[in-house]
Amino acid sequence: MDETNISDFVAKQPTEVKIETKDELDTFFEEFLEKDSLFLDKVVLQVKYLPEIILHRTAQMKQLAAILAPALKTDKPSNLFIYGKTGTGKTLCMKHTITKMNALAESRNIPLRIIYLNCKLKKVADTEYRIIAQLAREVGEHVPMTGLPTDEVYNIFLTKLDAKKQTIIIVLDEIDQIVRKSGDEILYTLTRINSELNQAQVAFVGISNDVRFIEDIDPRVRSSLGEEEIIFPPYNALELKDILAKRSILAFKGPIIEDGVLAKCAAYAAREHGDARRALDLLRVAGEVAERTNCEAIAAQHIDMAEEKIEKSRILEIIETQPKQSQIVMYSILLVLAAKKRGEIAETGEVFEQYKELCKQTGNNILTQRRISDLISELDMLGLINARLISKGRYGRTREIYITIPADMLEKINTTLQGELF
DNA sequence: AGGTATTCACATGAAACTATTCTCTGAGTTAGG
DNA sequence: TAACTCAGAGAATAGTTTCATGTGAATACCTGT
Repeated sequence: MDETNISDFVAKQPTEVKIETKDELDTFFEEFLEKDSLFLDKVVLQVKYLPEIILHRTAQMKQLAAILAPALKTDKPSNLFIYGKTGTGKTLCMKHTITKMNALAESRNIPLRIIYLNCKLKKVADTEYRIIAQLAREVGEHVPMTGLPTDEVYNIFLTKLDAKKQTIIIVLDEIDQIVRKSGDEILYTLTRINSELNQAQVAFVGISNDVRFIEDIDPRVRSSLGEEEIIFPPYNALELKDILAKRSILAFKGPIIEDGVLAKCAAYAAREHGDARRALDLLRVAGEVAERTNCEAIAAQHIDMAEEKIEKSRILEIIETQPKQSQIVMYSILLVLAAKKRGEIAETGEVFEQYKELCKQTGNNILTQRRISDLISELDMLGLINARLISKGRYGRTREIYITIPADMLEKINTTLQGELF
């Protein structure tokens, strides 16, 4: 759905080549070696690639630089909040700025550190403790992953920070994730950090996908954290096309992209809130598909195929990585729906009954309906199912559950789940 | 007919509990001097 | 005596359970006409 790296997953998929005999295998490899790759440098199309020039984000870059620049003169810059949907270049611009500023600080010997933390990273920075621990590690203190009280780690961090006169900018990417998970206490703790420091000073940059996020945090935090804000609007189709064009020059060997392909790719991605990452993924997978089918150029049809492929592997990957209980619930939903006619929906109660049955069969323990309710909403969030809350008046309230996964895909999901469960 | 009250089948929230993972500590044990 | 082992104790976290409360609208039940 969001940051899970679909790109890598798609790349790992085996090639769809049927190999019957050893001779064919030999020739296949030989042909493979002889065949020229369409790609010059695939990395350019991946998320982690940091381009030298960031297109269509000049205004934001200027703002960002203007706000953070005082740090270079050892003043405390304003705290900053950055909003924007996924794939609008927030992280990219931020990282770019960080690299530049850190380099400058190093060469001029300015006591400035910028620490970047992605709060979404599991096991690294997704709870209050982990964030503070990670910060402490960034400034060079060893702290255990667990075993210490949170405020002790906080004190360790604080002492180390204050040891010398310096400016620290802490960038918290996807800050809305922790707040949703463990409340806004961390933010409060962090914002009052300055009042406990004598020598050092700290500024914060929060990056969030969710614009409404700021509305439901503690007002005290809101005012101190949101001194400045920058908004990253989605790219429109034209801008996306520019970006794709620029990167495809570096990524592919020669002009192998047919007319209109980039436009189509951009249009697809623009349709989904202008996500540049998606556009790049699409182009890369399209390239892979074209290569695999021995095409010399990337045509519009490859984009369609790429989209389908990305979607398929995304769904399968999500399902495979779900915890067991979640898988059981998913399978129950599929079973309930399979027992019905097309177009009909399942309800929470039915799914729960089926779920209990399934647990007995597979020897798993049965969770409460309360929990199943949550699991169902989680599956909904993941986009595996659609669940709509409806009231049937006298006959209660429930979730209408249905799926939008195409039928040919369903087959595969079923077997996957069966394999996982039995 | 129009208005109010019920009622169903869950949803949603908060708090408490459980199992697991990890560290640190200090008692007891061991091996070498 | 120093080094080592190993069982607590304390802490964080994910995943659940328990208990309590909320909810939207189709029906049932009134009410006065």
